[in-house]
Amino acid sequence: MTSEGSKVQQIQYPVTSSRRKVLTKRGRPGGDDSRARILSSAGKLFASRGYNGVSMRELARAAKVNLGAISYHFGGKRKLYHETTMRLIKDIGPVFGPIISRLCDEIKKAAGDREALASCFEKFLRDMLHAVLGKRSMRWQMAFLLREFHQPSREFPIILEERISPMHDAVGSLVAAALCRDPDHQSVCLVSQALIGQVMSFGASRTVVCARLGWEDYNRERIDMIADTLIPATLASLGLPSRAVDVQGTSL
Amino acid sequence: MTSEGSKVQQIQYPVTSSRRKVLTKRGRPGGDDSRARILSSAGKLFASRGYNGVSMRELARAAKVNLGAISYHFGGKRKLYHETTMRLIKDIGPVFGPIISRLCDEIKKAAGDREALASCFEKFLRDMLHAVLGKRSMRWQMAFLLREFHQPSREFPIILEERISPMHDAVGSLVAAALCRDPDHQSVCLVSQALIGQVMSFGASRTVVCARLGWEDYNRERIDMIADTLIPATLASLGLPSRAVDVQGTSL
DNA sequence: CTTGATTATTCAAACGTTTGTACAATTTTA
DNA sequence: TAAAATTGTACAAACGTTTGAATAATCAAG
Repeated sequence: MTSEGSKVQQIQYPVTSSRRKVLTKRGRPGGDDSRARILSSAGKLFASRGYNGVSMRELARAAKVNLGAISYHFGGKRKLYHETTMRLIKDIGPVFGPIISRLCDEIKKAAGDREALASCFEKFLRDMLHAVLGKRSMRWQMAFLLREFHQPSREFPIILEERISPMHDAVGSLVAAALCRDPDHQSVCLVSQALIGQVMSFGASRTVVCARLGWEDYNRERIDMIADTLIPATLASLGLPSRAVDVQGTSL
Repeated sequence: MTSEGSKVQQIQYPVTSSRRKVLTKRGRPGGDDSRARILSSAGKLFASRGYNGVSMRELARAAKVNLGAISYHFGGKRKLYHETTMRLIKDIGPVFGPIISRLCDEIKKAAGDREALASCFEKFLRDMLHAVLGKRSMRWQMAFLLREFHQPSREFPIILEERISPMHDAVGSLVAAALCRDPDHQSVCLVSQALIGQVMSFGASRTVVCARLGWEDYNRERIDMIADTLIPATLASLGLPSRAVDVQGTSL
């Protein structure tokens, strides 16, 4: 209730979005370290249990900081969530960025050559699967993303614009090239969604997939197995030529 | 606790799982009606905001019952969630059941005829898309399912066994027939997951898809459009013959 | 057809706990 | 000493749950 009691003194919380002056390093140890620990714990906890499923005390315990430290560094739970989202966007940039730009580059170079198109799509799909399913550091990020997909918060539009749309656009231009259609055509958008959704679904349904295959979790070989299964299928669905993969004969 | 004070009188809460005697209708107005209203509101609210995101007061307000009535009828929030899950399983049975059994029937009848196989898969996929994306009555059920996928609760195993596995098995037998492989082969399971994931992803990413296509929401024609786009692609990915169907639907 | 006891349901008011936030006091470093 | 960071405590609000009284439908007895 804004608490304007007798005491006029007002604690000035650091503006969360402003970059702190890195030159002056004073105060108790921890400092940026505490801040980073909080951010890291918040990511994992929010990802796995959602905003309402995590309390600040739990958060403080996980990050091994005092309860008050969270509000000190971030200005409240909601703002911590915002900062977590921002860090997520920064974190997945270096992962998705190169994959996307390589895809775009190779599409240009392919210039209609369907063999080349198939080859660059194959690389793209395999990279994506490893990035989304494999990297342990990406584990909570993917869970966070999936949660935002299905229950968009205030910061969803930012994620959409910064990370989802570029991915969709890149896949869209590939699909358009493969199907020889206008990139803005609805069917191109729908097929792109289907392709991306396929990959994401292996992340979202990790529990189900592992349960049905008797796996404990994904690992490098298993993700390659998923890729080897998915690549011929998706190439066929785009009408692109499929190199005979040694695992199984493709269709027929 | 357990409150055995001076008063011996003990309120006998109805055992939630026991079927109530429908013949006797006693008490103040409401009765079964209140119970149903609570269950219905709980489904929608839990689906959209999750267990922790919904308070009992909010639930009571939505269902237009007194706060205490929820604990009276269900014995607590957690048990209400359990009952909601059970109702969900009952509710989606009549939707998925026929689709699954028709698919299994037609696979048997097809007996290796790839044209017939393609035809029954086409029907299956279109039915699924309409069921998952279209039916307004299924809206919260799908959201609930997706949430359980991505953040499994105590009742997830029940959902898995009762509703997910049968669906996977059915799709698996179709994929096995299309690819001429053993139904238990890993690749069959993976392709099945990809197919189901594709459909589910259009539910999970409803926000994204609609945002990118400028749609307000899905409707009958748009779902048919999705089906018309997905069917040729997935038929090709399974190596099944695709009747040349451009934009025109195959709706009867 | 009236009774009076019985039962099922509703309701308002608490219960004790946990929540997010606020803040003064304290400790640490420049 | 001054700034930065940490700590412990306090608090109002909201949480899930419990309770006892009030109410309405039902049934057995007269």
